[in-house]
Amino acid sequence: MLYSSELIKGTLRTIILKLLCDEQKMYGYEITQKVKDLTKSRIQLTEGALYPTLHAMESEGLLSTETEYIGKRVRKYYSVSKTGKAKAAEKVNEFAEFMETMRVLLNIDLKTLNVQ
Amino acid sequence: MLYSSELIKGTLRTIILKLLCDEQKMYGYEITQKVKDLTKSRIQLTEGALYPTLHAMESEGLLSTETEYIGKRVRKYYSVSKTGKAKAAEKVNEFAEFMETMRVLLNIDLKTLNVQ
DNA sequence: TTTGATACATAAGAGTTTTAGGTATATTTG
DNA sequence: CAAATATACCTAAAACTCTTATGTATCAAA
Repeated sequence: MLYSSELIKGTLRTIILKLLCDEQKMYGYEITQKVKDLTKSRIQLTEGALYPTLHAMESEGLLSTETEYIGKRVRKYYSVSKTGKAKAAEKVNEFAEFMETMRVLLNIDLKTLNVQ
Repeated sequence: MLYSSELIKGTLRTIILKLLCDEQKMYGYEITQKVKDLTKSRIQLTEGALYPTLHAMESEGLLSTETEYIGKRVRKYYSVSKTGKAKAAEKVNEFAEFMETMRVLLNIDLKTLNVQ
C-alpha cells in the first residue's frame, strides 16, 4: 500500500543523499529499486521526479557521476561529494527532529505503531 | 530554529484536521499560534498557505464555519465535520506509518533523538 | 516474438507553498 | 497620544516539486 504522494514531497533529496552515503555509488534505476525494497513498496520513486533531481543535485555540487556500459546499455553512477556528505548528515538530522516535532504535534504514540 | 519549508510540505491538512479534532473549534490565526506554541516555533504556518487551504477544506466538506464578532473584528471559526473526523484519523495514521517507514529508510535511532 | 524488466531522459500540467501585497481593528509602549 | 506591534481576515503572482505522459533503446524470459 503506497503512501499518498504529498507525504513524500520534500523528502526525495534526503533519501538520495542518505542512500548514496551508505552505498558509495548507485545509478538512478537502482535507487528506485532500493527504496522500493527498503520500504516494502510503500515508497516508489517515479523516474520523472528522480532524474531531474539527480541532475540538479549534480549541478549543485552535491553529487558527481561516472558513466559505465553494461553491454550496450548505459548506466550513470552517482556518488556524494564531500559537500554532499555534510548535507546528508544535516538533512537526515533535520528530518529526525522534524519527525519528533510532528509526533508531539499529532500526539502519535510510537508504541502502538506496527507497520507491516 | 525553523525547519526548512520543504519538510512541512504535505503536512498542512493533517495538522489542521488534528488540531480541530482536539480543540472543537479554532480560527485561522489561532491555528498559526497554536502550532507555533506546540512546536516551540519550529513550524510557523504562513497565512498565504493556511487560508486558501482552509477554504478548500471547507468546500470539500471537511470543515464548517461560523463567524463571530469580537468588538468590530471578525473571527471565522472552523470545526471538523463527521467526514473531517474520519479523514483526520486516516491522515494521522498514515503519517505515523510514513514516519516509521522513513525512520527505517534513513536509519534514524530514536533513542538518540533529543529535540529541545 | 512479444511482454516485461532494465535504463536513461524530457516536458506539460497539477498541486502546494512562498512571497508580497492589501485592509482593518485593538493593544501596548515610548 | 502617536507609533509600533499584535490581531485577524484575504488574494494573487511566482516558485518549486512532483505526477503523468511520452520517447528511446537494450536485454531476458515466456
